[in-house]
Amino acid sequence: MSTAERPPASTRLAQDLRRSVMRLGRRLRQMHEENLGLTANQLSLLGVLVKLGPSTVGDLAEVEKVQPPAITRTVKALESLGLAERTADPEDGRRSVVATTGRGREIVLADRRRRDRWLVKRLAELSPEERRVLAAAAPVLLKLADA
Amino acid sequence: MSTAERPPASTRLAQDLRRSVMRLGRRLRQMHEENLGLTANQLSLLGVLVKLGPSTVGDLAEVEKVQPPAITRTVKALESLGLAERTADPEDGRRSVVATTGRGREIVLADRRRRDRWLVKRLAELSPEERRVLAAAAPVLLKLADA
DNA sequence: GTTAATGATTAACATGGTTAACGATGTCGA
DNA sequence: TCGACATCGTTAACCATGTTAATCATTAAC
Repeated sequence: MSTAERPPASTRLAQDLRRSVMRLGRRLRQMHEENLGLTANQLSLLGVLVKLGPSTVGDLAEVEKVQPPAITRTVKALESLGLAERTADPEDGRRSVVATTGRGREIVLADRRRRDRWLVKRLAELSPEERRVLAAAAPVLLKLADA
Repeated sequence: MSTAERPPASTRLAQDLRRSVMRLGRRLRQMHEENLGLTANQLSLLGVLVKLGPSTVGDLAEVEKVQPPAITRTVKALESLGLAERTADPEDGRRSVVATTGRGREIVLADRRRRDRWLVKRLAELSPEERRVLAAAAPVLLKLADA
């Protein structure tokens, strides 16, 4: 009967969910970092660029929850690899607009496909019922994340 | 009919799951990094120590998927904060055994409680059916991660 | 038109990862 | 038993990436 010894069901669910999401997330992230000549950071920023389209340094900093100098540096690296380009905003000369090149976009998509392939394989090893459970859970997880 | 335009269901599930798990995982991790005087790294290593009990540097390196010098450095930091202790292994003088102090353990538990509180609150905002879905999904996610 | 605010960059520093080299300890076969 | 080799951890040197503070260029405001 003591709440100290046996936590309430709501805490229990929270704990299980945290453990499982953190662990699978870590696994997917490792997959991410495994290859390509890029660092995780560069790949992540490139992914944001593909998703949002051309963006200012400030926008990117906000999305990546990082200070602007960190973006400046990573963009430079991407530029020197020929994966991104920087141009002055014609409407406001203070702003720098960053965009992916065609090769940058290709790399992001290839990486995503690679990770999906890994996950597809793991999913194929589950039972149909387990897959149904996951399909139902995915939107709920998104809702949680965006809450 | 074209697989290029409409991906097969298995890929679709993989994509949805990747997106949702990555996003919620990121959110939980941010929660993690938000406070306490510790860096995410230090907190993570301290967490491993609480989970595994006293461990050698090599063990920790393997668990954290990192090279030994990285562990040495973080352990030094934890030591100087009074959260971990290092002693020579009496059975093998080459090995260093690392253990948490009482305060180290307290910090890990407090951090975990904090993250659980956040998640419990978010979970309370869901419907009973959604919570059932998540409860069913948690073990499947673990299975995936450990595959 | 001068002054203030804003966006980005540069500079200087901290943290945490890597590999290479080394020192101390343990193991094993001649 | 003792010399060669293997193993564990640390140190050193380097790289990537975050931070804050200072600066430059541009825009906005009075």
